[in-house]
Amino acid sequence: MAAQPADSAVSRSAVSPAAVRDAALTLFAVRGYHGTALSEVAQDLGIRTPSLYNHMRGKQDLLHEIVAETSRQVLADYAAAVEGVEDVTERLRRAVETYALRHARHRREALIVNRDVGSLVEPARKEVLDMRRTHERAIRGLISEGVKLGRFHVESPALASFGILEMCVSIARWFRDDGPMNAEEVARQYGEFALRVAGYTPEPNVHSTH
Amino acid sequence: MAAQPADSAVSRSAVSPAAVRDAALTLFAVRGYHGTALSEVAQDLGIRTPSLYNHMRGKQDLLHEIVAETSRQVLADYAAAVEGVEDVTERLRRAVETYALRHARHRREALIVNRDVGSLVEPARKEVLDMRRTHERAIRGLISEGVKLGRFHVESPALASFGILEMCVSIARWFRDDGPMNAEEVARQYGEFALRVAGYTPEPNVHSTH
DNA sequence: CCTACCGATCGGTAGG
DNA sequence: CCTACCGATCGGTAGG
Repeated sequence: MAAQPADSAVSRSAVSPAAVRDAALTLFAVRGYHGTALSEVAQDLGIRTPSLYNHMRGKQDLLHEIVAETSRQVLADYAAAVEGVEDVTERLRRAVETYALRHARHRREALIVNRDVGSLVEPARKEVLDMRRTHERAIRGLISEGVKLGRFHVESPALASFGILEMCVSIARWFRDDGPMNAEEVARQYGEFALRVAGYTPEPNVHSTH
Repeated sequence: MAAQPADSAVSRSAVSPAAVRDAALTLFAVRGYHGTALSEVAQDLGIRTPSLYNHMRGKQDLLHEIVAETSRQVLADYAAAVEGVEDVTERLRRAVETYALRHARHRREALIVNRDVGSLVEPARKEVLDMRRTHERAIRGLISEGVKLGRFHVESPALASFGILEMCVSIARWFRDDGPMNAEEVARQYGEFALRVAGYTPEPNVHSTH
């Protein structure tokens, strides 16, 4: 008789802001922001649409939180990756590895950021694009620095940084946790790809390797 | 007095199926398929929404035409690019150059294919994904062949082909016709990036270059 | 090419 | 957490 959640999609009714965000994350990643109805988010949580508003401010706000938080983390990842590392080659390698790793570990967020950032209303859109631009310029700066030092060889550091970053983004499109390669291994190889694109050539063999 | 088009968005009322597709192309590329209303397409053409149906079968069909036609052209481009070319390095370079070139010259189509292919209903979706998979496997095959011949050096041809192709796709995100680099120049450099990712090492210098 | 109109669904609010 | 309900808008059709 009691109107309990019965046999809902999530079974237990411990709906929280985090649970709403997680359900939205999955649906936005698959169908896109405009392709997802809040009624679908509610259904996945086993509640009615209006009840969502106890846990969020609105659909747009949900997107904003996902995209802004992810973008902040990308910048934090970068800072942590290059901190205390002097060599420009290693700085680039680590920066790319951490970026690649994030796209394997947080696929849904990555897909949403790249697909739906344009659906954010101002000023949120501009804020996020600024963070992304800051990150791209950091990578580009590493490449430029390496070129000046004679460690890298590219005609256009901008072209190389665009290419490297988008290569990493694509990981979110195909990576599977149960696939043949784990996230760390993928990240390592993409770090290597980045050095190749940057035209890294190992130092001439002054001391033979064996 | 006559109810002529007046001062509509396109001025002249020569609306045709191609004009509708072109207007949709622009809007889908900017706002996404689900983010675009047919009323916006009509407005850009200076007509009312129902009049669109004289030139198209429906919104979904519009997306299908755009995505399927583009995917067919990608395969045709590839075939033409490698035809008659024997050397595997040159085959990869040309295949990537033509793919990159398409993403600079047909930015709207590329953005829509990559963002909205998931919004196609079956069986259209599967057909398009099959074409894309065929293309990816062709690129992967070139890399594998080069590895066998000792011309390329990668741990995973699949990882390399994913990275190379997505790098090219990203061109559609930033390329501008009035930018500092023209499409051919961008394509040439991405062709070079592809060889680098594939671990291409030029033949040892048997005949010195000068 | 239009006006008039359809049922469906959208995000969101009122008020418990 | 719910039911009841809102105005707006969606893609699409009827019938000129």
